[in-house]
Amino acid sequence: MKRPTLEAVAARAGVSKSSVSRVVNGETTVSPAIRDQVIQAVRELGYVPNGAARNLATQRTNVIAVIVSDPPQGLVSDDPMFSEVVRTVSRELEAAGKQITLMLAGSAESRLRAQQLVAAGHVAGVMLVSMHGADPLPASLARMGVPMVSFNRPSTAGVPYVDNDNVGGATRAVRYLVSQGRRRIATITGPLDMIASQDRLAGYRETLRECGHRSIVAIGDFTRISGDRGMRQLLDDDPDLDAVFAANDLMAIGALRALRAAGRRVPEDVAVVGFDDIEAALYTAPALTTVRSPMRDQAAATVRLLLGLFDGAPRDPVIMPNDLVIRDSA
Amino acid sequence: MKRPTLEAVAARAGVSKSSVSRVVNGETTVSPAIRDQVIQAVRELGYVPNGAARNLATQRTNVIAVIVSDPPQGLVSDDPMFSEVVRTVSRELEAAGKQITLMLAGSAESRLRAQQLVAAGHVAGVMLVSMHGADPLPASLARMGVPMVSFNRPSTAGVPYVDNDNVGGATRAVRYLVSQGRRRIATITGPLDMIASQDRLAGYRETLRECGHRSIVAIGDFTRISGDRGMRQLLDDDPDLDAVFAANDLMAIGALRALRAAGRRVPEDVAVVGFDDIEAALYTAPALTTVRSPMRDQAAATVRLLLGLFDGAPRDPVIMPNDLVIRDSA
DNA sequence: CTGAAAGCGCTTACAG
DNA sequence: CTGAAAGCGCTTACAG
Repeated sequence: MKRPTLEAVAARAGVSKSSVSRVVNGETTVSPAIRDQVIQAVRELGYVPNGAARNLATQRTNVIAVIVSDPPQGLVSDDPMFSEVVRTVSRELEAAGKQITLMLAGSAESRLRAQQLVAAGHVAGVMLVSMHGADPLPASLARMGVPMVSFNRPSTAGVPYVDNDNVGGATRAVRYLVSQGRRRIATITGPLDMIASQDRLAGYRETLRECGHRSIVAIGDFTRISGDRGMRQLLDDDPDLDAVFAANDLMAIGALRALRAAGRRVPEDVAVVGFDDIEAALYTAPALTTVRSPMRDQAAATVRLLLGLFDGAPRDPVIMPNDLVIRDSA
Repeated sequence: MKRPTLEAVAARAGVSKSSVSRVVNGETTVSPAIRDQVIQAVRELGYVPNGAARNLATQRTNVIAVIVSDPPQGLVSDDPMFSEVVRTVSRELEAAGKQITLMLAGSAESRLRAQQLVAAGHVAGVMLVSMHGADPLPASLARMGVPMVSFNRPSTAGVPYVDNDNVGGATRAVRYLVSQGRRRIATITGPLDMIASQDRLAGYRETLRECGHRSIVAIGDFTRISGDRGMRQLLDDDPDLDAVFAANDLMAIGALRALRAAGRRVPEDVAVVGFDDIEAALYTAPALTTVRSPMRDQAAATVRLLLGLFDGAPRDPVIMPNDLVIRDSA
C-alpha cells in the first residue's frame, strides 16, 4: 500500500499538481472552489507530502542538529543540565516547526559524522552544547557556512552564543563565603578545557585575591566522583580549610560525601557552595547553597538566537544573570 | 558557492554518473581505473551526496525517531534514566549508521507532529521511550506500519519491547526487607498509568501477601518531590512503619529527605530501598540500597531489536534481569 | 564493467 | 487564478 502522491491528489480533485501544491503550502492565490476540492481529496486520500521530495525541490530542510560534546564515558550527558537543556531546546525548536537531530559528538568518528550530515545538506542549522575548548568541530562547521549558535561560550570566535554570568556567579559565591567569616576557601574546578570552568575559576581566584586570601584549587571534571576526590585531596593538602566552592552542584554533592566520610560537619566545620541549582540541590543533607544558573531561559534564548539567524537578526552574545541561593550548606 | 553534485564529479572524472554513483555507494562492479578517477574527483571537489536526493531516489531514509513521552513539566526527562537511555541509544544508533531525530511527545500537538513525520516518510523506524499506558501514539504509529520498538513494555500489544524484570526486582526488594525483620513495609509507587509502575507495585503486593503482611501504598510519579510527599503521607497514616520500598531512586531520595525532616533514622527506624541504581544512589546519606536495573544494556538491546526488525529478525520481547544492591539504607 | 535514460515526488518560474 | 513543464540530485533497471 503505497502512500498517495501529490499527483494522486491532483487526479482525485480534478486539478493540476501546481494547484494542489499551492493549497498544501497554504498559498493564498487559490480560488476557494479549487481549495475545497483539494482539501477534500487530501483528506480522502490521507495525503502527507513526501519530505525528501520537498527538501530536494526547495533545497531546504527544517532539521536542526543539536550537537552535544559528550566523551565516551558520558560525563556531560550524566549531568542533569543536559536533560534540562535538551528538553527545553527540543520543545522550543518543535514549537518553531523544526525537527531536531541529536548528535553526541564525543569521538573523532562521531565528529566526522556530524560534518557529513551538515555537508550532505541535511541540516538547516546547528546548535552546539557544552563544547570543550579543544574540540575542532565548531571551527570546521563554521567553515561550511551553516548557521550555528552555541549554548555556552565556545572557544571558537565568531560563533554567536548564550551563556550565564560564570565569573559573576563565582564571585558572588566567594564573596558570600568571605562575608560569613570563612578564611580558607578552596575550590573544585570543572574540566579546564571548558570555558565555563575557566570562568568560574577566574571569578573565584580574582575575588579571593581582592580579599587578600590565597587560592586552594583541586581540579575536577563536573562529575560527582571528581567532587568527592577533589574534596579528599583538598582536605589532605589543607586540613584547616573552612569552605569550598564547587564549580557545579554534582561536584558539591561529591564533596558533601567526602566531608561526611572525613567527619567534618557542614556548614559548621566546612561551608559548601555549588553552582547550577539542579533539583538535587534541594535534597542534599544539608540542602545546598548554590549559584542558580538559568538553564531553561538560557536554552530558550539559544534557540531564539539560532532562529534569529535565519532572519538576519543580530548575532550578539547573550549573557544571562544568575544569583546565589542560600540554603543550609553555607 | 554551491555544493558539487554527482554530475560535477562525473564530468571531472570523465565517466558517467552511474559509475560515480556506484563508486560512492561502494559497489564492487567497478573497474579499478574508474574507481580511482572517481575517488580522486570526489576528493578534489569535496563531494558529499545530497541526502534528500538520495532519500527520494531510494525511497529510504536512515532516520530513526526516538520518541520520549514527556509531559510538559518534564517529569520523565528529569530522570537520569532518560539521559542514560538517550545517550546509549544515540551512540548505538550512530554506530549503526543511523541518524536520530528526537521527539518529546508529551502534548497532543507534539504527538501529531510525530505522526506527520512518520507519515511524510522521514523515518525508517521508531523507538518509543517510557510511554504512558494511555498514550494513543503507539497504536496510531503501529497502524502506519513503521518498524517500531519500545523501551519498556508498552500497553499496546504487538509492539516488540525490551524491559527489565520489574516484578522480580520489586519482589527481591521486599523479600530482603522481610528477611531483615521488617514488618510494616510501605511503598511509594510510580505513575500508575505506566506499566513499570504497575509491575513494581504488583511485585510488592504479591510478595507482602505471601509473607502475610499488609500493603501500605502511597502513589507517586517518579519525581523526588513525590517521594518526599508520599513518605510524609505514609508516616502520617502509619507512624509505626519500619520500611519503605520506593519504585525508583528519585523517589527514594525524596523519601530520605522526608524521613530526615521527621527525625527518623535510616535504616534504624525505617529502612529504605529504591529501584534503578542511578549514580546518585551512591551519594545519599546513607547510601541507598536499591534494585539495579540494567539501563545501558536494556537500551542497547532495544536498539538491536529495532535494527533486527529491518532484517526480519524475531520480534520477541526481551526481559533483562536485575539485582538488589545492598548498601546502607536497608 | 559502463552509460543513457527514466524515475523518485515535490516546487516554481513562466505563460496564459 | 491555473496549468504544463522544467528542475532539484540522486539511483537503478536495462541494454550493450
